[in-house]
Amino acid sequence: MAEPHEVPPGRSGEDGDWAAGLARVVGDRWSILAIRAIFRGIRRFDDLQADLGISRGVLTDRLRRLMDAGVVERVPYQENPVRYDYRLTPKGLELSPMIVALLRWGSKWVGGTQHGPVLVHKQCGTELEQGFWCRTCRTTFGPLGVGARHE
Amino acid sequence: MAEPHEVPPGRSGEDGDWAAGLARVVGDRWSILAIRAIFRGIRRFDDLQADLGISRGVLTDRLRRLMDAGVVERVPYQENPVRYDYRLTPKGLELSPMIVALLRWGSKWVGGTQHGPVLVHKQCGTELEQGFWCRTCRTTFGPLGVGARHE
DNA sequence: CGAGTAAGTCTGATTTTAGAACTCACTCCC
DNA sequence: GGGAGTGAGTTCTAAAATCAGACTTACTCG
Repeated sequence: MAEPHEVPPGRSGEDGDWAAGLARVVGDRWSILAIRAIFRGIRRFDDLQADLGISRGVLTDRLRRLMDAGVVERVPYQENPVRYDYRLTPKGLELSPMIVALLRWGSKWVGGTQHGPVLVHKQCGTELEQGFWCRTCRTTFGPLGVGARHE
Repeated sequence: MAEPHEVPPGRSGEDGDWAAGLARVVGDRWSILAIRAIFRGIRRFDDLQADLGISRGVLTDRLRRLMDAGVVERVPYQENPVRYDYRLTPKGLELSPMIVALLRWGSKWVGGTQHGPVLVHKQCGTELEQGFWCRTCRTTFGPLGVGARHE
């Protein structure tokens, strides 16, 4: 196994706030799972609770945090009493590469041979590939081609 | 904001083990951060501890879990007393699309204007793009082009 | 010998989490 | 109009995870 890219030391310094921000979103067992569920089209509190098998209190808290983080939003679909749909904001939707990467990794490495939905290109049904792309070289490449630069 | 793809209901069913497997890796505040640190080339216990600002006990535990999960491995770099380097296994290295996605998302949405290392194509230094690729259509596409199929 | 280094372990105090039951504000059906 | 049902929470207690920091072990170096 080759070296991953060497990032010039780049002390994590005031990386703390960044990490804290991310922690809101990926820092616990449920948040990503919740995002994934919403991403899959599950939109209501009770459905989320049932699908995830999470306790109601924790779900309430997680959704609130995700809303605070601007990743999820809640839109009323009826008044009297008010009932909500949870959806991803643009910011949340942009997490999809991460979720997709996770899903693909999970289906490759976790949980036996058979598994889960295969992600495909909607237009043609071909299983999608995910990779890095360089617009200068007009080429795709894998993890080992990744480097870093400080700005 | 458009609908994300609708995955045919696809009950999460015995999704539990899958989730449990993933939870080992992304299910807490520290694991991804630790993987990212190792990915960046930080290899030793004390360095990881200092870089992450994590308590030693938790780091011990997280590294052990990641090793159990087969994502990280420990290779002695000296005997007497034995001292270790932590590294990503192939399985761990394949998490990089996920980490990269997260990093990119983080630098776009979290923590102000200025931020962090920019990820680039090592060969030419161009900032990389990450996307989905369809080998049939020979085209790249974004989150909204993603669908799902059950096998 | 004394100081330093690396990789942990141990400890008690704090913080989170989980789970189940309960509340509130309605609607639907006979 | 009374009972059952639904959706979205809140409240409670117990159990688990986290923290910072001191301590341990096994060396090496000057």
